[in-house]
Amino acid sequence: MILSRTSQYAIQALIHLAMQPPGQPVLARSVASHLSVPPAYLAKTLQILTRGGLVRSFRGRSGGFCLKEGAGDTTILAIMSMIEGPGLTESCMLGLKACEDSNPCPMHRRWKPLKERLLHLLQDQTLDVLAMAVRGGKYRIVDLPLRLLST
Amino acid sequence: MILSRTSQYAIQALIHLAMQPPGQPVLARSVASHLSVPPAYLAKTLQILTRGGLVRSFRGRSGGFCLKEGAGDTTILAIMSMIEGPGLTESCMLGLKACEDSNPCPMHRRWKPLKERLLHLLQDQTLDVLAMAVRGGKYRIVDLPLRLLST
DNA sequence: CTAAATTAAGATAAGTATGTCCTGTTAATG
DNA sequence: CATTAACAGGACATACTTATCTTAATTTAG
Repeated sequence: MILSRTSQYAIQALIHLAMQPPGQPVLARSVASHLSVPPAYLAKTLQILTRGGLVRSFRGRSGGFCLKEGAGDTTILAIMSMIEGPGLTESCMLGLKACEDSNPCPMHRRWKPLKERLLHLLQDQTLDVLAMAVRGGKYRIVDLPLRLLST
Repeated sequence: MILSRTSQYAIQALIHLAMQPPGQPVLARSVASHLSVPPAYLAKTLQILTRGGLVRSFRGRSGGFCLKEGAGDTTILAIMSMIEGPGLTESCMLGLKACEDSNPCPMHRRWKPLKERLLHLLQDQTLDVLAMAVRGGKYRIVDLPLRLLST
């Protein structure tokens, strides 16, 4: 609901890449099977992330994808914007274009602070932070425990 | 983003109906023009609300739509569920089906309390509350001030 | 150099949300 | 009773998201 499915795939894939030892490209197909998402579609999504500069791709035999150097700082919000475009920051719950403090919809006063918290959260969580959490073993980016997944 | 466009239309229409003097059915066409939304599409949405029991429809000449008696208690969350189905209550930000306290995704701990606040907000705001706010004149359900709209 | 493996990119398909149109049914009015 | 005006419902159209497939370009390995 907050994030489109494509954004969710993208974030999961990026966290997965962020968890890999550097210099070891991972196949699109391999990422997809770890995450249990459609391989061909994930490949497209990885292309977007590559064009967006978050990922480096290597073509040809023994190719694959790596998180780009320095991309660990990327926030969830930035990824969302790359996939879905901006717009979250200026969203009225009732869909009014002109909803603002001086011309509010009836949900504005209650929604605004919550929206700001949400934005802070999305700007707070970076790939490094999330990858670290998953590395720690207490959090997952797949529904099943990793040990049950086929390589 | 949180609400689908259809849900937004529905809520705007319901607030509009809640602001009307009782016993005076309003034409679908009239609601649509007040809200500046597609008339034929809004008519469909009003049908859903009628089947869902939030609205009473009157057919034939001098027909139209009224908010059903007692429907002023309806929450935004209930309207959302009627239009989009449930699902918000069980949403993982990364899209994991099995994300829960004992099997969390790396955003779970930060997202959960925010999601609960959001749910409370959506359960807090009823049609009566919102209609009252708009009646007061400080809040709007349309982008432009009402006096600039054609009847 | 050739073959194999991989990403890039475009075309296409399927599904869902949004939007329009037409016909049937219902009710008020003269 | 006939006409008119409105909702109900289904069919259809459009746009966007999600997903798949095929071909070209690229790189490695032999």
